[in-house]
Amino acid sequence: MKKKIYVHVADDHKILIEGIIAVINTDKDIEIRDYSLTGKEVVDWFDKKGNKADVLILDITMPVLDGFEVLRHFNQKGINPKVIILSSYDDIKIVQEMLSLGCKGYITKNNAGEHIVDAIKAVANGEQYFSDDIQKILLKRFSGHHVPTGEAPVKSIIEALTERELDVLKLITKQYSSPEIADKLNLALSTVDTHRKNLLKKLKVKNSVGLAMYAVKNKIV
Amino acid sequence: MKKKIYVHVADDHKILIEGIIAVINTDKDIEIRDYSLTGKEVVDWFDKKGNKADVLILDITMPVLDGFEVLRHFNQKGINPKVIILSSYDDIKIVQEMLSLGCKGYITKNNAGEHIVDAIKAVANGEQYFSDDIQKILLKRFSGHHVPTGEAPVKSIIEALTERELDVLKLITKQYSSPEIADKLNLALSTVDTHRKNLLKKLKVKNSVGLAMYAVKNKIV
DNA sequence: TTTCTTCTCCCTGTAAATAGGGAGGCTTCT
DNA sequence: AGAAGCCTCCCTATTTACAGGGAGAAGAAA
Repeated sequence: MKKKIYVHVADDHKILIEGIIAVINTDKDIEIRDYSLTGKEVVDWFDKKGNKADVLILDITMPVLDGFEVLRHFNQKGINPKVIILSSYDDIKIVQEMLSLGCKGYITKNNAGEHIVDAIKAVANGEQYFSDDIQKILLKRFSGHHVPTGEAPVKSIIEALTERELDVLKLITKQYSSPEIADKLNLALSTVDTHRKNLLKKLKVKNSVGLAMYAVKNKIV
Repeated sequence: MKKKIYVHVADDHKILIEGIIAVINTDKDIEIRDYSLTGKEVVDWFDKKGNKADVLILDITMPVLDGFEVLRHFNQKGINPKVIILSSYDDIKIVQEMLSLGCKGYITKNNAGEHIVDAIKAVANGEQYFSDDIQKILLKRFSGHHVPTGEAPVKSIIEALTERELDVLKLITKQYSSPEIADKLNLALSTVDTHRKNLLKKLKVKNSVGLAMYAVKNKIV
């Protein structure tokens, strides 16, 4: 007799959680242990003694703490449930960032119903799991390589933004001009301009609008 | 004996639809007739002879046609199911736009589970229905007024964007500069500048970044 | 120690965006 | 016949943004 797989679900839309539970409950090998509506609830739940789950279904967009921050917290604390990201985003950068943070699976909400049970069983078994569309965009980048099924960590390709660049980017999305940003951060205008230039280069966008769109899509704001 | 309320659900995330069905099926007076995954499916379904629903649960973000366009289509064709918007967005402008397009209810995904059955019954009964958070932001604008329960249409406060302004806005979000936009639309640069000025004024934003953020938040792009 | 990254600031330009104004032609509604 | 809204284009002017380059200081890593 197989041991049950215990699952924790985190998403800020309760109705989506209800849907997931409805789907998962059709399988006898899997049991929902509990759910969280914010990132903070997730980390609190796992911090609490006695609370354990084999697999964590994790949304990215959540109040208080988002999915990224939840994983960073786990990495710091040495907690490592097998995490499956369940997100609307199919941006390659987000996927890679999540992989580098240690997630074991990534499925999009578009076809979650078909994949979620398989995904849970796969990652519970030590494998990785990606939904079709995610596999596609991953293969586009790593053409020639195959998706590792073991513990081989996929290294992030994107150049991470520095703290200062993030500071500037956030203020740009708040519609501040460079002189205003310089003022707010106590920097010379030339410094802000430098950060702007580096942001444009790193994110491969044409102008401030591109920066703003990137920030929105990647939930930096 | 009461007549059953027939409901059609439209959302691009199937798992969310499954959740809604699970919740609604707890109520004996309501029956899900069918569901759609895109805006086009919705209008096709209602166009098909014999297909009728009393209430339509409608998401805003959907491929092919979004929620706005679905309602515009209904208005043109003279089809008028009672529409409840189910969305993540609690932007006052979106709510007002939807109201001016004739929707009868608006609930956010955050607390859909608690509200959706009540909402369906209310609008099926000819009333309007808004979830708590939506009521709050509506009252902020219409302080002193009460939410009408009859057929009194709430007039949109926002100045709607014109077709041309939308054209320009969309190209701005694609990171085109004004000269490039002028070229693409076969306009003089001065004309594009005029549209830009009017956009900034209408949307009350400071710069192009503000325009882009508005477009993203309001799902114009 | 050397190397690398980050952060800081500077220079010289050109291109673009913003702010204010006006104005003529066009439809649509009253 | 007005009035109103939209689309188009023009003027002047200032402020920002973008592009390319260099460079010094501090800290971390190899």
